[in-house]
Amino acid sequence: MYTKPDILELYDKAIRINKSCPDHRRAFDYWMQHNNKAPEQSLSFDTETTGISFGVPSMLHIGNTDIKVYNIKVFGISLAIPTRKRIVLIWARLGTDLFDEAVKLLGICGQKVAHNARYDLRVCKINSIKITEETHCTLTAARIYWDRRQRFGLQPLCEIICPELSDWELAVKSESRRIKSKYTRAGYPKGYINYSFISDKIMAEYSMIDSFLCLMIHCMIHPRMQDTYEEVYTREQKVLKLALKMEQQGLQYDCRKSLIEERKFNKKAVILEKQLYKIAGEEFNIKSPAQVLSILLKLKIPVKLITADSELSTDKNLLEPIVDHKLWKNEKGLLFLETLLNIKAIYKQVYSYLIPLRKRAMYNNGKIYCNINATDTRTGRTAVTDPGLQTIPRLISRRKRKNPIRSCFICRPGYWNYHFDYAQIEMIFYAVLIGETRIIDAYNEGRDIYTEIAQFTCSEEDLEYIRKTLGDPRQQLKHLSLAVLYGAGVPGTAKILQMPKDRAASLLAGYLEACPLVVEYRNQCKHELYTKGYVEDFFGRRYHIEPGQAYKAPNAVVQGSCAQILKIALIQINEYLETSSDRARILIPEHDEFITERPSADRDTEILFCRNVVSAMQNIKQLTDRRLKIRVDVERTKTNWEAKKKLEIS
DNA sequence: GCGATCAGCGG
DNA sequence: ACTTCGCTGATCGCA
Repeated sequence: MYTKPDILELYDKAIRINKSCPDHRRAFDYWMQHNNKAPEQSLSFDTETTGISFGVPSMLHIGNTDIKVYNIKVFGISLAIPTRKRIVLIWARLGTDLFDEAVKLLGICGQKVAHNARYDLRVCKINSIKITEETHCTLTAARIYWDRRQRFGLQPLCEIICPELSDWELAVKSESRRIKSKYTRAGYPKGYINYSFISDKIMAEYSMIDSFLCLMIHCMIHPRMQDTYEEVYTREQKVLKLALKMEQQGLQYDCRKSLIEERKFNKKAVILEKQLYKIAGEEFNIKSPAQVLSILLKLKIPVKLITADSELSTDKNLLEPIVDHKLWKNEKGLLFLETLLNIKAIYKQVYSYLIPLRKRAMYNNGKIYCNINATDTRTGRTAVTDPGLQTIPRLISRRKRKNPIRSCFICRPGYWNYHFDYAQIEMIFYAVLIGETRIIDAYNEGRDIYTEIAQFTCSEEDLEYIRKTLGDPRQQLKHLSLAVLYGAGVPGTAKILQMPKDRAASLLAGYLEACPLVVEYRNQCKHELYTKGYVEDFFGRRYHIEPGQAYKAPNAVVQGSCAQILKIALIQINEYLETSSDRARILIPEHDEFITERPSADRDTEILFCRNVVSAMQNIKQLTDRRLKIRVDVERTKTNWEAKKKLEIS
């Protein structure tokens, strides 16, 4: 077991680096003034990596050979270790004794802190670096503490905490640019260069300050996390670990099927493109809004049809009604627009989803890995990136056909996938929040709440209008209800429902008159913002909002609360799975839904499994206390996500 | 490289 | 006087 004085001797070399750097001297000075707040047993670290995306082996073409590069490699670790008299900063590069010692240190003593711990922990796991004890995440803490900020990188946080250090990134950035251009000139491929090319002298300064700032943020926020936000923070800590676990599992993707679908789409696209060029009388770039606009003007479209907010636009929401209601009295023009919209829909499918997903899966034996950012949004929702799996289309727009992309996500051999979906969670939570019993009663009796809301807020005439002009009323009403309750005004309502402003105005007025509690809650939020500066939900999370933007408050509370509900559910499902003998796993969360997998088995154990997961999702104290039991829909499939079927478990 | 635009998702 | 919100990602066009 190392003790701190030993470590200082071991890192004698590292300390010398510190003393030669003016930035670090300033850091020391800063530290000396503030170190009384330091948690004695903590240590912050930062890993420097070669920047290859997680889970995606990349191909580098160098000379005549292709090299396949697997995963992220650590080439250096920096540490910031607080002692009673000073803070020790260390930079250790891969291959040195110092590096080995740093790795040992991470494996043995004290509490660890990292900025974006999920990333660093993932990197360490891939590189077989063991980290013992709890790892605190300053990104997570900062998200909770400064919830309305946009950016949480070290640089923006540094501006608040120690502005005197805020230019530490410049040297490494400019050096990186210099090296990049040098290698690019020499013909090396894009992505070949990374921070490991940068000299130790520059890298050390940069990386050590990173660790230092991370520790500073920790010292500043941690005490607050312990008293004000303890519940929220410990929840996030748990979710962080689960996100890490899910990231490493990956999802199964059917590359062959994907390729077949791509070819079908491409065939159609080629035909449509030819038609489009023929109508336009020339070839142009369909993907460029500017060029599309000039063609439309050439075809003499009435300018007012494509004007939004006094600017010309080729927005889909603008063009679609023109086609649907034949607003443009020009056969040729309508055919042009229709073809254009169809092509754009196909492009979206192919270039945004099918091709990128297949490429990823191909490099990984049919697996797709993604980043699950549990705390990266202002409201506490989880975001999935790289690839963004939460945005896979349900239907192909305009054609209203089932989407082939979802059918490319398949179950692992021998497993079934189960989708657990909270039914209408946000709206029913909102009803509980404001105490609207009519909606709660309808929900408890199993009725659809959006149609219910429509009935007591809209006049027959308005409903008829919506039905006639917009087709499927349910989806429209859902959209409208959410928009109105969260504060849409007359223009917003008119835009959503594509109706004249006077009709929107009367609709909106009727709506708010029928739901006085909505207005009441808005005012309550406003008052709270003016007196306290934030609104708080049932789960301990606070949302700081400018009083001038009070209209955002109800949305923040509802969206944030639902995110918290999902996180509580995630933790509870995981607790259940850990104690059960099922070899079941959670694959991915999707806003209001969990996708899980489980080995195929007889019906009895399957139903039991589903019931347990559902009750883990329903057993949320803050809701059961308010007599709300959220419905959970269960669907299952043994082939692909498109083919899932509803499963009755009650 | 970076912001704007336009597509998709969720409620 | 006025305002739904939150997110990702591909592409364009400008600097």
